[in-house]
Amino acid sequence: MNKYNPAKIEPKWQKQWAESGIYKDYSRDKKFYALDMFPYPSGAGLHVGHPKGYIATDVVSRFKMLKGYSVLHPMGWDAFGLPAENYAIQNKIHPEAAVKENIKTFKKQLELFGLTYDWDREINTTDPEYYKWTQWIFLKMFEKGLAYESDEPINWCPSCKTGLALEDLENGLCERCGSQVVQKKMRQWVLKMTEYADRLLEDLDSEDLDWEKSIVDQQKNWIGRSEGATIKFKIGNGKDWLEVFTTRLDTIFGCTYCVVGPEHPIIEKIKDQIENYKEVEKYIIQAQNKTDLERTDLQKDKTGVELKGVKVINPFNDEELPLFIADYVLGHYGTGAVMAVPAHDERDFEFAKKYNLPVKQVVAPYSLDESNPPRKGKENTVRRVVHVILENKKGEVLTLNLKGDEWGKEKPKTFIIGGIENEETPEQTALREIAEETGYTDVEVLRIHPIEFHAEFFAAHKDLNRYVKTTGVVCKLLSEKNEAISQEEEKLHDLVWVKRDLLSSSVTIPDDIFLAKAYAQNIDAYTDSGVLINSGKYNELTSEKARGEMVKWLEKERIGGKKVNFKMRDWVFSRQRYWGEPIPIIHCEKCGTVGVPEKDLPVELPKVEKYEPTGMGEGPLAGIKEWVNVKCPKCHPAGDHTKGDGCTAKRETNTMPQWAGSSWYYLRYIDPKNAKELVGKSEEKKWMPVDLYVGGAEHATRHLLYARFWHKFLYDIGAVSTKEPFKKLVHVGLIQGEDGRKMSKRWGNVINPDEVISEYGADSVRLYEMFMGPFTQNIAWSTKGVVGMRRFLDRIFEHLRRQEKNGKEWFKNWCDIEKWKNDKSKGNTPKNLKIILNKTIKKVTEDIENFRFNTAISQMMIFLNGLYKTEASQQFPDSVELESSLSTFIRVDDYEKFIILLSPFAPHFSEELWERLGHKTSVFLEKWPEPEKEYLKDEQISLIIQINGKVRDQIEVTAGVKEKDAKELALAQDKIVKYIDAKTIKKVIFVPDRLINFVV
RNA sequence: GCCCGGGUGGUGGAACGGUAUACACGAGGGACUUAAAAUCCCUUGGGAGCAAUCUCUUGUGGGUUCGAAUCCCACCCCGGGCACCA
Repeated sequence: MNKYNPAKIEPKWQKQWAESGIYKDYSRDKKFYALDMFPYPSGAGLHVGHPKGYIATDVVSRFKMLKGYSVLHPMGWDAFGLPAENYAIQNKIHPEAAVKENIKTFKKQLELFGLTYDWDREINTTDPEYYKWTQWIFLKMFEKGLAYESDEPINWCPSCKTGLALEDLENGLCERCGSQVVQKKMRQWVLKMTEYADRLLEDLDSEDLDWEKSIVDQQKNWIGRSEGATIKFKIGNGKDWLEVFTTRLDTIFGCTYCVVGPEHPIIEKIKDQIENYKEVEKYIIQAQNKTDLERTDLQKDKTGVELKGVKVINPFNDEELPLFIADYVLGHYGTGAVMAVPAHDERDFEFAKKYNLPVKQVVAPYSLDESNPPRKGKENTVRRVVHVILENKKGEVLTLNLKGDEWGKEKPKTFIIGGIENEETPEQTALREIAEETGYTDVEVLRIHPIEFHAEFFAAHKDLNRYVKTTGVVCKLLSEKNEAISQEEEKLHDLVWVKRDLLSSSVTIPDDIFLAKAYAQNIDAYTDSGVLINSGKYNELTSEKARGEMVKWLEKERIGGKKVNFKMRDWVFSRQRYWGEPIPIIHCEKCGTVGVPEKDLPVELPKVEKYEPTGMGEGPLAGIKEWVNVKCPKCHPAGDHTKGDGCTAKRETNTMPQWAGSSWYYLRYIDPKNAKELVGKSEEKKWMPVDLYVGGAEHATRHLLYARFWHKFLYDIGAVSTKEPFKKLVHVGLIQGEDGRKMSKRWGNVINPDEVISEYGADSVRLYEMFMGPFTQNIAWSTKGVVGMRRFLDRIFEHLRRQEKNGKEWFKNWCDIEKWKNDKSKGNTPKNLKIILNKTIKKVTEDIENFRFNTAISQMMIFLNGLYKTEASQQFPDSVELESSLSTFIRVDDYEKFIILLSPFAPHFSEELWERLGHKTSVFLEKWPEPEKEYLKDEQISLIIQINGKVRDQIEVTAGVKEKDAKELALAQDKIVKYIDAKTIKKVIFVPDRLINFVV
């Protein structure tokens, strides 16, 4: 009965907080909007991982309240979408009923944690009063031309029987059910997200955003902006042009062929000129039948067919080039056609190798940066060592084939030399001679451009201190003059490749090697920038400069120009399913596509018996005749367009995707009951932007992109006042099962929060989830860890209880805050404790602000340990002898500061202690303590004494000790005397209050 | 392949370029107890030594520095994202 009993304490405070509405003081000057990604109320309920983010925002919310902010901390439900519907179908209940049921469970579970949610602002995306505004936003987009119908092929999930957005795929599979997605042509609603691509990208770097780098990078990557140019190639002598997109205009002189994707319209256009049209047609059909996965499988060889009889002309040098059709070129990106430069593009290189097409190098590498001049006469760089030939002093030869990491006593027979010219070049001749000289019987010349080069280096013994430890011998690189080369020179030298390749090989080089020769082959395309060669008048320009000049020329000739492309695509916005917001559109025979008038919103989702997907292009809603058939609002502008005679019109039967409702929900919390506007102007101004947003990283390229897109649109139409919705974004690290796997029913490793809470209390769980490690990191759950947190709380409780029990009368005096306040000179918290306390205040404050909850908690533990240690030295007095005995005990107002520090993490517990300390009001109405500067520094510090940077001793000195005194003290230490001995001190480094280092 | 993170005791993890291993878990020993649980105290990176003490240690190899887990270069491994985006 003397123990801390959370089961008794926690529900009591939860009830009290709910009734008093203590979190809902929205009248303070400073505001803080803390937002959690609202959950999808699934049937499985919560596991202990879900609330981690909620606890963090709750800690910050309570902290901000104590700091004097009005805090908006709402919660709601994202309940539309496939999982809810699939769950409903599986369990044979209506989605609406299922959602209702699940929300109840979720809410009950969440309430156990004692979170500061204002449930008066609870929202639910499936509530018609909510989705009225989702539909309203869609209508506005429709009005502005941002929502349009399209017949482009889209990703179709045959199992979920619906179209999907690019963002809904995982490795080409349906993100929900894992089915293979197929391309299907069908009518779809699409949102023109690409129109916002530039702004979505730019604002990621704006000051309105304080996001984690990883999420920003992911989004940038997804948006995928690339700057390049379009070039028009003339097709044969005809009138047709082929337009290609490239980011590497500087490599245009290396273009040896062009490729179009199988979908490209040009094929139909120049059909007559294609001599092997049948073959081409066959290839197109084959490509269409491939799934996306097959097509993008990189392991697979590239395939393609040459369009015989068709040539395209490179406008820069008037070369006639062959044209191919190949499915490694994507129809939807750029212009759906590319200029192929095998020497400088890996894909083109691979294709060229397969079809034996010429490879022409036009960019020579320069080292590292532009300030290094290109190396004259060395256009063809060494890239990878293929063979190494080693000789020892006895003239014995070892050969090493680095491709296979094998040693042989004999020289390899074949040596490959590449080149595209028909005649052997002088370089190749030289190389051939070297190869033959070293014993190759078969020297093969391939029509692959990259050329081997030879490099020599001496291998010496272990006294030479650089390189190749892994291979068991120490080699030193020498220049042509047999002088050791510096690291800087080495960077300019081909040998750097030799060295690296040798280092990364796993073979052991014998010790007695005297001479080594390495033969390297450039086996890849060179894809970096460099200096132009073989490029006519553009020779010797850097890639960057050449691109500029070339674009200018293209523009002048009117055959191309600058072009920016994005990987991101428009948002496929319709789903052929039941459980989603109806798209508020009416198709009229006469007027075409008409938006539902605002006054008729919401278009309610009709209640139906059958909501299974049909698998056809229409949603299940199409089957509900009385809902689908309406009057056109344009033909019947005056009255109720759902009644009366006139033209025939039908409602749109597709619904919105699950991401629709979550794209703006944070705005509705601000003004949840507003029937006139999506959010009231003044309320919006008061609360936006969201100051802190916490949620899973899996939303980086979906929800967070969609929400930013919608927000920018709302900004453009004047509905919101900020450009960005979320100021600070932190992603929450997963809590894995105790086995280290993802928590899931499948693995049977799910930990239910209800059970853990009933065993150890909500505060223990809160503390543990914040303590387990860095917030953003994935960490496995350990119930043992919760036990540790409970012990921490128990110890605090025990400390107070012991004093209540033992102290009796004098404790009451001691607890009399007024008394101590009136007589400050009686302050008696021992100084060492005072210092720990103030350090703790400082650290906890900073750590909460920086999401370092784990170290905040460990600091509080350090404080508690200090408290125990200090007080343990003093027995509780039997008689009332305050003056002497109190000197080792903490003063109440100091102790209370600690309770306030603890309160955001363990609110129920702290509130209980607060009451026991005699307070009648909540701890959350207190002020967050400020550290007292004079107690932030230790009086005595231990000064580290180092000799040559190694710790040799430490001495206790008073803080702020001068260098001169420290030096004298240090040199007086026996150990130091011993170490320094007869040596002379060359230098002394003194870091105040930390260390003194003697260099001898 | 490309882009982000990471790699520190038996475990989760601490450490403005300045005592590596804070805090917690686990383990071992002790106290209390008839006993167990709970609680409290002590020990706990490796190696050597009776000991004082010495010595090694932050994925690997180099470098910069009086001094590196931390900064630079190269490599290896793990996690996440993207993936034929020209």
